[in-house]
Amino acid sequence: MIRIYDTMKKKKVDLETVEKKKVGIYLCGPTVYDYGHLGHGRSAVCFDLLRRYLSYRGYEVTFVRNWTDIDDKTIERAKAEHTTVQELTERFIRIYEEDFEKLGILEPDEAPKPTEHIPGIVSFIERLFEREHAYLLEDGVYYDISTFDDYGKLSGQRLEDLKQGVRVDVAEGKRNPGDFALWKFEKPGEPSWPSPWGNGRPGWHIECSVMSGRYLKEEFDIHCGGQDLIFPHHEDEIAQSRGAGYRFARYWMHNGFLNIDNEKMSKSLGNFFTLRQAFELFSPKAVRFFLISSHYRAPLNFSEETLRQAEAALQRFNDFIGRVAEAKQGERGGTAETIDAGIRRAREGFTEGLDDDLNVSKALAALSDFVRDVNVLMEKGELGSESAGLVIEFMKEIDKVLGVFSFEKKKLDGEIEKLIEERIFARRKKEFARADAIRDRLLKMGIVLEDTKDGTRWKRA
RNA sequence: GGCGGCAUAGCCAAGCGGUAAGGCGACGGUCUGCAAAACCGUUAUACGUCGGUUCGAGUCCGACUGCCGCCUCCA
Repeated sequence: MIRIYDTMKKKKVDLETVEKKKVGIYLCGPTVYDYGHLGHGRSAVCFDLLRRYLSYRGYEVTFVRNWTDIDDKTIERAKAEHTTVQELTERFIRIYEEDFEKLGILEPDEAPKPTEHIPGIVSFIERLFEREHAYLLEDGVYYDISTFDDYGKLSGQRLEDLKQGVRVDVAEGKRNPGDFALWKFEKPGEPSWPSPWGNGRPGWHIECSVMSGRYLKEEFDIHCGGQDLIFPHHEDEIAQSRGAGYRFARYWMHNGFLNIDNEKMSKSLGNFFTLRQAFELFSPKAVRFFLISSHYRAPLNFSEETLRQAEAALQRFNDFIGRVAEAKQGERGGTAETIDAGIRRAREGFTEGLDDDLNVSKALAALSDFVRDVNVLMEKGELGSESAGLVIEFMKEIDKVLGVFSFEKKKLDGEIEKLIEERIFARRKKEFARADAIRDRLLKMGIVLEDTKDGTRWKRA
């Protein structure tokens, strides 16, 4: 049984999907007006892990992640850059897609944008009018949160408390300070679409209610996003969708923040590292491993040190895979039975960990034990090629979920190959000074050599 | 002010009432021409502090302290 932490219930619950062995997931994606930073990467990676894991466990997954392409930010930025909102958002969507691909994030089944769902948004608001949740003001259409009994349930906010917390100027005539815009009337120079109430654009929250309903079922399984979206965004989505008479999401999952110096990484604090900056310092797979290797709900502190640790830990797995791959090529016999039990145990530990609300630490501990055991076998020369093949298959199986390992070794270019051979020759003649010089030279070229009893092995630094 | 989260070794981190997983780093060892990798060993009488419950508590309860987040756009 897979257990997940449900923000609504504030505890771990058994995952019971609407339809057996099928799961519909909606993830609130980024607003596309600027480069994505590691925090966006974390959210995307966390729920990519969820999606991959559920699919590994036999679920047929429908995964929807939106791009928010119309809001104050995109409008402002487009203005500042003297371009259109559409040009700007399309440009950044492409950038996000590239970055996400590097992070090993699988493409969503649907990646909807609110600007392409205006008719659906308009009819959704009409429905809210019919059900007397919406009202009209001078600058837009608003949702009356006092008409929805469960308002505040997700975030644990009470209506009365919210009144005190209000720090923004509220529009004239709002019935409750927490009422939010469903539709904002046109301002000069801003993109707008027609509606029964006047030209304008959708409010922020409405897009997710509409698009999740469009691409998933009326009641779907898991709604995900960053913790900062719990209030007001997700609270408001619930109010809209339930208000409109839909059952909406069964479970709510939220990822913790990526911190830098123990503070939330965010655009407004200006303390962010873009994904691209991170990729200049570390390989995308190392970044993914870093983002994955700590529990998704816990805060994760970014620093060069923590990234380096992740890189080293990943290196150990990749070195392992490289060595096993060589053993697979070898002639060594032996039965595969010996390794079967180990693989089974590792798989059990791995799934037991991830079943428990994606406890990656537990899963990786099982994998670490497995790696050590197989290393011991190899050390003793007891890993047959058939067994090695099974180990590789198992690591590939695991990697369908983790998406971090490297199985392909890129070919060496001729010059490097020649240097390696030259060094082997020098070592045979016991010309160690020359051999060491060549090794240093190769190291500077990014090639690390390891002399083993079976010969010299190379890998990339 | 309201709501919520977190505090475990040098660092990251699991643990969910039965006597401290795993990883990174460091040190010692085996192996090696030397390294590297791998393996073995060492690295928390102790889980923010103080009380309480219990035969027994990082693990439950209370108080306190310190961090962080949400309450406003935000993954």
